[in-house]
Amino acid sequence: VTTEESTPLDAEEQRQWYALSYLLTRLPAELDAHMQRTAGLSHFEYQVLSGLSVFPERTQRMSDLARYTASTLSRLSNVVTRMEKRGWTTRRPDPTDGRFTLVTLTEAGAEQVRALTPEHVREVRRLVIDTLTRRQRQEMATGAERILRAIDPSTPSMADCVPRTDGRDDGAAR
Amino acid sequence: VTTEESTPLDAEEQRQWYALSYLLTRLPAELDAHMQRTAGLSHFEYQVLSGLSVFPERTQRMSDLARYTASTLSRLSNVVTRMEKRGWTTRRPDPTDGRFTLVTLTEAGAEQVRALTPEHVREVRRLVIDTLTRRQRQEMATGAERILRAIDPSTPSMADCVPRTDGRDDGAAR
DNA sequence: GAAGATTGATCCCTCAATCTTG
DNA sequence: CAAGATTGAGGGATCAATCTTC
Repeated sequence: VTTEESTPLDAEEQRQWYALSYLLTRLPAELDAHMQRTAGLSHFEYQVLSGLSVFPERTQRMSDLARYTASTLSRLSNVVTRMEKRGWTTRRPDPTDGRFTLVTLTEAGAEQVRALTPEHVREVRRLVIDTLTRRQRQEMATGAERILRAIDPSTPSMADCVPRTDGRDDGAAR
Repeated sequence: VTTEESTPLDAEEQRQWYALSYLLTRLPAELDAHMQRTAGLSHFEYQVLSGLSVFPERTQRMSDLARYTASTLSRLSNVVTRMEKRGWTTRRPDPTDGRFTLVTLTEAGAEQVRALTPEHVREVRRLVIDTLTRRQRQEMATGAERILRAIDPSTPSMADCVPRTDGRDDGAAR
């Protein structure tokens, strides 16, 4: 490591960063492979379907859904196009403002989510939830939020991010 | 969120999982975009170069390097081919066992790593290291190791994962 | 003109053969 | 025939235009 204006990581910091960095590669790969094997879907596709299913009317604007899934509009647009062909989503312009596009999860799409969710939750439990103590989960969630806020200061607290399915509180862009 | 044989996540677990899941998407995207902007390289390509630089003789077997970078042989082989064309790596069969392939970082490759590392470390500090307290980093690293071991029980402790560079320490951070 | 959304070109990753060595 | 490594085909992601609506 050469020096310039950034202090190199010491041995401890390096170990910590390495552990996290390794997780960043392995866990998504594992979730994706599992979803691929059990459902023939990418993990991201599942996230889109599952995300839509929790919103009122199972409907959301493309741009809000992109934020919610930590994705880009371009990537999302491609995925939604594919899912439309499978009959799981429909698209229409937002009647209140034609610049927005509303995506809706069809009944067939909702059925798909219902079929896939139990197995996915089981996997998340096995790898993450049941592997950590409650306190460890809290620590990791807090740390994650801090890092996310370093990436983007406008990141909302996760407390606001699990959308209410009652009433209509779609205010939950994440 | 239907039930079958897996218990659905409660609200708290869901928030915690959501925070981690969001991090899994955003942080790699950020590191990759940053490396792309500042160096025209993917974060993974940097990891490969940087990984090689810490091994004795700047040399490692393909299969070991694949494990070290949490990658697959196929993906690594493609990347190494690209980097060979840029003059940053060379390949040759392992003289002690012809089934293995040894990759070596050239001097030009090492120079590239030295040029890129300070800026990368600065970014890792900004997003992760300096954002968390020492205790938080420890908690996250421990949690990460636990999850990694749930994915693959043979995952070694991170204490073993920062290679000893006996003799020459150009100790890269990754 | 700005923001949402889509499309197309390019690049890279994944997966399934395939080849080689011991 | 096991395991390491490579290649080619197909699919998906990224980025830079482009189009539309307000």
